[in-house]
Amino acid sequence: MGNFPFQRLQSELAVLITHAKAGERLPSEPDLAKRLGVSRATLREAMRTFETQGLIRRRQGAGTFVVGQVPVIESGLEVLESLDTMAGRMNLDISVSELTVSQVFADKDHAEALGVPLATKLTTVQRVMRADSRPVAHLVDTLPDDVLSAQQFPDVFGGSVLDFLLGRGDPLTVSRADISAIGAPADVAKLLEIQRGDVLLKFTSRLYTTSGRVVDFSHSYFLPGYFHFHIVRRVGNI
Amino acid sequence: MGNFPFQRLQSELAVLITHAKAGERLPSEPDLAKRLGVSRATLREAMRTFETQGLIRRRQGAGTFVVGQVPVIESGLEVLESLDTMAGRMNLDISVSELTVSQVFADKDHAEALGVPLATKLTTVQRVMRADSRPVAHLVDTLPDDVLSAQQFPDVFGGSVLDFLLGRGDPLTVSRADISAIGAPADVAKLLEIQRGDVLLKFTSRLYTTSGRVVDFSHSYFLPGYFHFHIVRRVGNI
DNA sequence: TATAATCAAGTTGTCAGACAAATTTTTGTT
DNA sequence: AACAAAAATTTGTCTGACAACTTGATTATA
Repeated sequence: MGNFPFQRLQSELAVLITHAKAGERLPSEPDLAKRLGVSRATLREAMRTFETQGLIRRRQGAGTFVVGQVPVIESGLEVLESLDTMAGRMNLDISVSELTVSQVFADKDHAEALGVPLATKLTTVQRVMRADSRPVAHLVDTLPDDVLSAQQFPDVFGGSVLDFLLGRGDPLTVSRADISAIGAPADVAKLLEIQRGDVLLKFTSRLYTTSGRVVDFSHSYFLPGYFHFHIVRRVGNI
Repeated sequence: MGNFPFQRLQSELAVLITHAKAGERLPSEPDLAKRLGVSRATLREAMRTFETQGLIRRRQGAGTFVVGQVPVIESGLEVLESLDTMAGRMNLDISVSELTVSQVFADKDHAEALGVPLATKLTTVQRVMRADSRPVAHLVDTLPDDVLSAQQFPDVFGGSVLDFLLGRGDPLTVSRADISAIGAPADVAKLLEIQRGDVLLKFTSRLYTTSGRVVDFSHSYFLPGYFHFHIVRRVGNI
């Protein structure tokens, strides 16, 4: 699955770049291409992806330089991954509780978000994620019934709708997340064992397929302090 | 400033992609290259940037397809821009008040964040951003004195430290922002004319130069509802 | 007729080599 | 030592080619 030369190239370059000091110059393109066994054109395409991510900077006539100290490559919000995966990297022991799968019918908000008619049959998956038995997040996913029906819900559920859809081979591409902060509503507060009005970080996300269809509309509530969400922002004019 | 053919190409492609329906196929690479007046190699480099951003998907032998409905290209957090610029796009009339520039000495947090010794001379720039005369954000930037000193502080200040540094030609590259939610501390609450403990969205950012130096460590507090921060997250395995 | 195999055209992936443009280093001259 | 010119280096772009893959039409076969 995937383009062998390009992907290998990309990870080899990633190693090279992350192991370089800030401001260090990379070998010239002809050198690198020969050393990595690809043509300069292919190398340049891979380089362009790192430039897009703001990790390197190229100057005609001078060379290619590593932009400093973005310590962990792509461990931020740029890449969509499940809390499971995230927690794994943070050495957190995470578990799922209060799992509820139910069938509902689309209200105005959900119909609009999912691009379906009002009162369309939907499936909601609610659960509380716990770290060391303390609630740290409440996740509510809503999917069209033909994407995931309450009946066909998997017997073993790791807690991640994303992982389930990916494992099934769904052609997912991107998720668009709106980031906000809110005071905990009563129901969420109860689930997270906090006071109503306590501060929560909230993501409202739409998950898209290749064809542009929204297959998952979700509200995620996070207790501040347990997760560190960060993002690398590129300065506009480079 | 920049690479003429490539940048022009990129914005022309952006128009093409954002105006295409979800799942639509783009013209073939030879066609596009001829139409846009560049070689296929250059075109492919530009395409790769959009692929990196998850906006298009390419399938060997089949074609290049637009991934659906990421309505506004790059208006999210991926690109660092000032609130001014942001507000401009949202047709918000924004103004600055309570502007305070002061000289301080680095405490432990700031020394660590900026990578300078303890008690180094620093400059802090605080201000409140208002939309329609209502406070909507409180920004606190801290910079080493040699980057920006209180003395040389510009007479006319638009409210954006970023815009100032960029206008001066500083080689900025990326900013790393940590995203969290907090209850308003007393001092921030007073400035934003809200109650202590009211919910705020907070960004803690480090702004890097080409050489990897941190030139700005900032805390930004946003009143929920006035700004819509969003981010496009790419599914990991594509 | 229905189904399977084959073929042809089109498209992306990669390559080699070349030259232009910008920068850096070296060399020559005063 | 200081400055100017030339050479070498490096990224930016172009051209043309072929390989690998997908898709749809065509042909052969049961």
